[in-house]
Amino acid sequence: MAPRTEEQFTEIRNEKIKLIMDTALEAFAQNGYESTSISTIAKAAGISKGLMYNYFPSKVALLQRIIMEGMDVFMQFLEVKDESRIKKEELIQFIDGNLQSLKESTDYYRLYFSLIFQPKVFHLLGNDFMVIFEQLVNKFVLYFTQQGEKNPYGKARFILAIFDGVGIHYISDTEHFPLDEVRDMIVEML
Amino acid sequence: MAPRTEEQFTEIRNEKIKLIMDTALEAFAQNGYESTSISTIAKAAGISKGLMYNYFPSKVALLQRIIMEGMDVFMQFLEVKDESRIKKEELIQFIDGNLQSLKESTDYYRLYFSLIFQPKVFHLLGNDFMVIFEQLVNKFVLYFTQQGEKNPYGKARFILAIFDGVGIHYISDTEHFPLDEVRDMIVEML
Amino acid sequence: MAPRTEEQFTEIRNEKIKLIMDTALEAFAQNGYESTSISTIAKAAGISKGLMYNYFPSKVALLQRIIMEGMDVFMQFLEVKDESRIKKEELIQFIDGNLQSLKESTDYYRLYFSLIFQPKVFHLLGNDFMVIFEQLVNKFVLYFTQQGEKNPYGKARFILAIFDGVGIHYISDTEHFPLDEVRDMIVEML
Amino acid sequence: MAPRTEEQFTEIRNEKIKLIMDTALEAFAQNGYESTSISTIAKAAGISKGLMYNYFPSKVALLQRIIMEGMDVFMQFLEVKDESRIKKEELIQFIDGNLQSLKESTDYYRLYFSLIFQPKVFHLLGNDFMVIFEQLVNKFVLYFTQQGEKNPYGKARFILAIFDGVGIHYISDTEHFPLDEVRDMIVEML
DNA sequence: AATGAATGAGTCTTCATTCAT
DNA sequence: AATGAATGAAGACTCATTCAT
Repeated sequence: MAPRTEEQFTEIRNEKIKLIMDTALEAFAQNGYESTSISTIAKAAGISKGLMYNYFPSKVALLQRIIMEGMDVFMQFLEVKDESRIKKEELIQFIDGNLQSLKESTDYYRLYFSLIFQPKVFHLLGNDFMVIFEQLVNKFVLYFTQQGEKNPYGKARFILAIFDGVGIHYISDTEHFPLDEVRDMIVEML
Repeated sequence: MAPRTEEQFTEIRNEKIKLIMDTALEAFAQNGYESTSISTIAKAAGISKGLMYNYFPSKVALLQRIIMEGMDVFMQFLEVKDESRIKKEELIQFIDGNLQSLKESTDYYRLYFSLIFQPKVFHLLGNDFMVIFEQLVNKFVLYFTQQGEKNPYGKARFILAIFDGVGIHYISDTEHFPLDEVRDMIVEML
Repeated sequence: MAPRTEEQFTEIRNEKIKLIMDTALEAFAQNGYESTSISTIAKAAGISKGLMYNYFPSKVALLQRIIMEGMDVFMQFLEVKDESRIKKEELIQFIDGNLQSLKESTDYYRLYFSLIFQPKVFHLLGNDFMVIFEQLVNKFVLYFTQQGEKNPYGKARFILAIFDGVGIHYISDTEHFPLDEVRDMIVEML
Repeated sequence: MAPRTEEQFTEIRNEKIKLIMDTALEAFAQNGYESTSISTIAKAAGISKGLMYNYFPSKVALLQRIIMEGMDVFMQFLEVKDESRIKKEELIQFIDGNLQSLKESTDYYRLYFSLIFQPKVFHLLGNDFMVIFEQLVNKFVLYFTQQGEKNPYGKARFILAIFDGVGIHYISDTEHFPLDEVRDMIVEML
């Protein structure tokens, strides 16, 4: 057989990396980061422990990578055409995009929420959250200012808090939580 | 010399139990339950590891006790005069009571939220949560029904989700989160 | 009430000591020496841990005392009228006495046997065993020499080995082991 | 470099397992199961504590494996050609085989005897002992029935008790116990 | 790229013993 | 004579990480 090309190797690497990350995400979400061992992940992914360390320098690095890539997806819904002017439709799109990914990536959100309350672990993830979060706040402040809201900052923070609240309730009780109806209630508040 | 009286022993016990629980709550809240070792707690409390086990049969039993005693406090705000008829003032009192204890017992809420997403740990806490939560939902459903809301269940779940959202945002960013203004916005929604 | 006399105090002490020893013997026999904690014994005896140390300087001292007092009882059956001449009846009495105490003090024998194979623990008990055992051997050697047995020492050791074998089988399977029939078989061998 | 082949791994594993089991057997026999720590075994075997758990899931599992593999050896001497007819030579072979392995595997027998009297530990070993023991009893009962003995069951139990008695006496005093002469005395009883 | 044997620090937990009262 | 709170060393076990192959 002809030797594999550089691209093929890269592809294999990327596939393995994705496999490991997906497996780890599920395990972390189900049992918690601390309670999930590298062994467990390796076994579930069908690879050896050693290979894990070939792709990720440490357990926490694996976690970081997972969280960060999830953030990137999240970021997509945040983009607006005109930075100085935000339209209601864009916010609605943002909301719907998020709720959609909430439905599709429950594990990710569960992991995310389970980490957010552990300052020590959370800190390891860097301050990317802060930056993103601030951008978000700013956008909503801008929007509510445009709308003539008397307390745009307060309302912005309120809406974002509502978002997370809805997220954790949906995750904790996926079966019963009336996500679609709640979505409409949020939209009404804009 | 005569041995200590039963009361003396009881007093010693109660003091130590309180000391341990307070210390543990803080540590659990700061670093997470899994990441906090018994050693750490003992050191912080200024006692030996062994003494912990004199008062709590296990690490998880300590956690349970902490959570459950916190729940008892929480339950107070849930009481209403007439179970079949809920007044707006009562709900507002409930909200204010909760926000107040949120301000005062930040550590407790942080711990509470950090556990909710760790199914394995959470399960150990029994289903008391479920029961309390259902009672809460029912109360809000009843209230919104009285108010003639068209979707009382949806609104009830929404409000409760908002509660938790506000809680986690306040905890995560105590300094900046405009809790009092947000409180008014919640009350407006009733 | 008049103050207790010296004798009364001594009596109380002796009763407590007996209580502790009986309780400990049962526990040691049932669960093994290592697996039985001082706490367990104290609780079972209805006294405090501290009091235990009032009567016995250590756990192993308690064990030693139990074993030694049991040995004293055992020694009784060993006495013969004329040290230079041993009668068959005396040996039979010895055998019957032992089998009788085997039936009555199963716990003691169980403990005894459980210790005999742990050189480290066994050593703590001193060499009293050795002394007693040698006396026993000598007596049987003498007897079999009188009987004109061609290998008195071998036979003596054999008989004593048989004793222990019967003991452990009886203890291990009290229900089914035909102790009385076996007793006759031993006597026949004399 | 290429990873080791599966055979290489298997070989390493088997060697280590044997090393651990041999070391553990000696330690258990000398100091008793409870009194022997995993640390001690690891140190004696020249490996780390962690490695033990790579091969044995628990301390008790290690014990079980040691006992069970010893049982397999023991079982060999139990086989007879014709299950319905047992010849004296076969019994003698059984006896000699056992006495031989008693001489060679003193540690194993010491461990075995030390466990028999610790109900809690013994229970963990399952009831394989019971099954084997019953088979043994049955064989001797059959033999003595063939011989026209008036009380075959009693005699069978007696002989087996003698076996254990001889075993423990030989183990407890290997130097002086006249095993070969005693062997002849047992054979005479058949 | 891949394996899993090996390590050792760290975890929860137990328990004999001490000691103030 | 009596209590049980307090200690600390030790035990079984886990697991992230390293490394020879």
